[in-house]
Amino acid sequence: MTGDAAARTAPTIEQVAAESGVSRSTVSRVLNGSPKVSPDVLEAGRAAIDRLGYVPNRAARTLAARRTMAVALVVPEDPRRFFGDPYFAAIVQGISRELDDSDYVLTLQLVSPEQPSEKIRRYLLGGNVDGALVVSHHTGDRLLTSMSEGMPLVYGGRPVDRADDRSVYVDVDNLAAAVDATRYLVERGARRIATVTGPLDMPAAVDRLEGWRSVAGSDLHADGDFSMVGGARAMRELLDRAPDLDAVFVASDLMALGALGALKERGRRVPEDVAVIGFDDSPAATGGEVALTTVRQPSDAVGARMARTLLRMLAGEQVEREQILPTEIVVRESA
Amino acid sequence: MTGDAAARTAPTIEQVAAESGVSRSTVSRVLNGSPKVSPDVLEAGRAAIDRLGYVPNRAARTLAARRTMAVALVVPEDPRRFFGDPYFAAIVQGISRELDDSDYVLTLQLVSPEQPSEKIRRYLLGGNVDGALVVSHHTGDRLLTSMSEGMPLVYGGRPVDRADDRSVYVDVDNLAAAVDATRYLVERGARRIATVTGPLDMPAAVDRLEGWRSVAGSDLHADGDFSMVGGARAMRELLDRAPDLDAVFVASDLMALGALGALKERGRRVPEDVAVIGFDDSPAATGGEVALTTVRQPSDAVGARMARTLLRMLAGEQVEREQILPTEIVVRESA
DNA sequence: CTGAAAGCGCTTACAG
DNA sequence: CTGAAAGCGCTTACAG
Repeated sequence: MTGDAAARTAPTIEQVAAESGVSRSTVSRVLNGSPKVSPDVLEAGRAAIDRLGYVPNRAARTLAARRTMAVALVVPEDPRRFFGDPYFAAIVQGISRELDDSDYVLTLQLVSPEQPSEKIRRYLLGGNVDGALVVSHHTGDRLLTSMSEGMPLVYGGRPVDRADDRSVYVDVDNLAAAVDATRYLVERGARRIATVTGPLDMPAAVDRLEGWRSVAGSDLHADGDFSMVGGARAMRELLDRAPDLDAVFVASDLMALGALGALKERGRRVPEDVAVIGFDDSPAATGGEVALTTVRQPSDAVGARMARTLLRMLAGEQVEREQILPTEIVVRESA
Repeated sequence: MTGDAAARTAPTIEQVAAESGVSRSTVSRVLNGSPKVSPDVLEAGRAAIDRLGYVPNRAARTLAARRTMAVALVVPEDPRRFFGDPYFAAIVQGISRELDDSDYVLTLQLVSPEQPSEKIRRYLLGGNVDGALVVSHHTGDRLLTSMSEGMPLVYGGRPVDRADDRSVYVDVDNLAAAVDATRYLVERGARRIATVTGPLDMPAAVDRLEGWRSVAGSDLHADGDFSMVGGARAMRELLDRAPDLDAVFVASDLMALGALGALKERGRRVPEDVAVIGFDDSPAATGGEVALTTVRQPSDAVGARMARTLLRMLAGEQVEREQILPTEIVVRESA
């Protein structure tokens, strides 16, 4: 079949040139949208390209032009967490959206956080991509940090190492957001405010804990692991430790959903007995029986901003080293 | 700084050759582990490579060797669903695990299911990857199907089009598994068995519904959208329609978790009043208050098998067109 | 506006 | 076992 043969030996620019009767250089110009191509030649070139179903070979292009038109999304994170967390989904969505309007393609590099391997280093330095987006709640990852000299890198979330003053990143102010959330609970009349945290090896979890602590001034916190089940477990633990608690700041909506279940089990009414405020404003916030009052963070905008920032770096433009996007409290039923 | 300069102009094979005092050809042989290299030359080459921190340029390599050593993971799926579904997490984990032992890298291509764009076609046909893994519950995606002539492709899940007898895929026998699950409920004494399904544009959801129907012989089903919230909603609907139902086959553990919540709301005891069997044996199965009896499917093994199959195709080996992995019922508390 | 030519950084027959 | 040379399929000064 023709289809088969065509697939086996993809047409080259040389063949397009022959087919259209112009030079290889000119076909290349047509391909790259050069302005200095006369209308009729442009037309002839395009026609030949269509007729042959020509797709430029990216390796050749990359080698000659010295850029790949590809960016990597590096995720030094356990796949289970990466996929389970709506935060990542929103980030990736934002990144994809922004990149779709560009000529760049996205490449995924799941790397285990324990051993961010030589493989990823080779991949990034081996000229596969022009730049990289790194999303991870966890590690600063020395390997990657050491590479930001080698290529444009944009992080999602602040660096683990607060002394790092070179990394470019996009984030929200988790500490301030937690302060706001906890104050909101205070204003609503709460006296004994607990918190369910994320894993404390993640900057976002730490910052939210700090914010809560600065207002609540208590030590009533439990780790909910950023999962629904963990949220329920942590809530039960908190109720055991402090049966009189009357409010809780839960550091993610998913955990808050679990917490609501635990509160119900224990016969606590929300918000009458215990006020609950979540974090994210993800779909989970409105998925339960009680609509969550929560802190909205624009995760998709974070992703989009990361991508846009990288594109600007690649275009040689100046960018801000840290970009903090706003959060806001969304009042619903739970507090 | 030296580091900066080095980063700016990555060393080429030419420089390694100069540094080690052997020819470019020989350095290439060292790089590619050719057996016909004398020990001392091998040593000299390696030393020079280390000293210079040399990483081969992939584009040049790809162009010359005519293969990329990269495979694409194509996901014609909404990011929200892709990230929310533990099934995908397990699949990707299996794929990564298998690929980690090979020299191939993974590239992610999230494509919108509605318009699987020209972009992805160009990407795949433009010589970016040697083959592709396609995971999606949904569409057969004509675009991709039409490309399986052009490059090795392995699907996760059976093709939507049952008449498709060319696609290579790995799956479980969803229909048989649903039959087993429903029979199990019958054997346990259930008389009126409902089911909560996934979205019926997905083959896995359709097959599980069919399997259930063939045993239950009823029409008591509701769409739970493969989400926890949807599972709860569907369960409530079923209870409204058939207050006397005494068992339910829920087509995913996540939905089953939602169903358990709804049953509790309505004061039904599990398994005494209503027996519940889930599907997946994902972490969700043991995350709730009542441990789920469920159908275990080895999703990570599906992913690993997909990757292994693709690697074999790339190595020119013969592979089976369809590989069906076994499922089994895991008995816990809910049924 | 267009073409001939050099060059991107590798691999791989080919000859030795 | 090793090297010189051709070639992979493009882009891009350069000259016209």
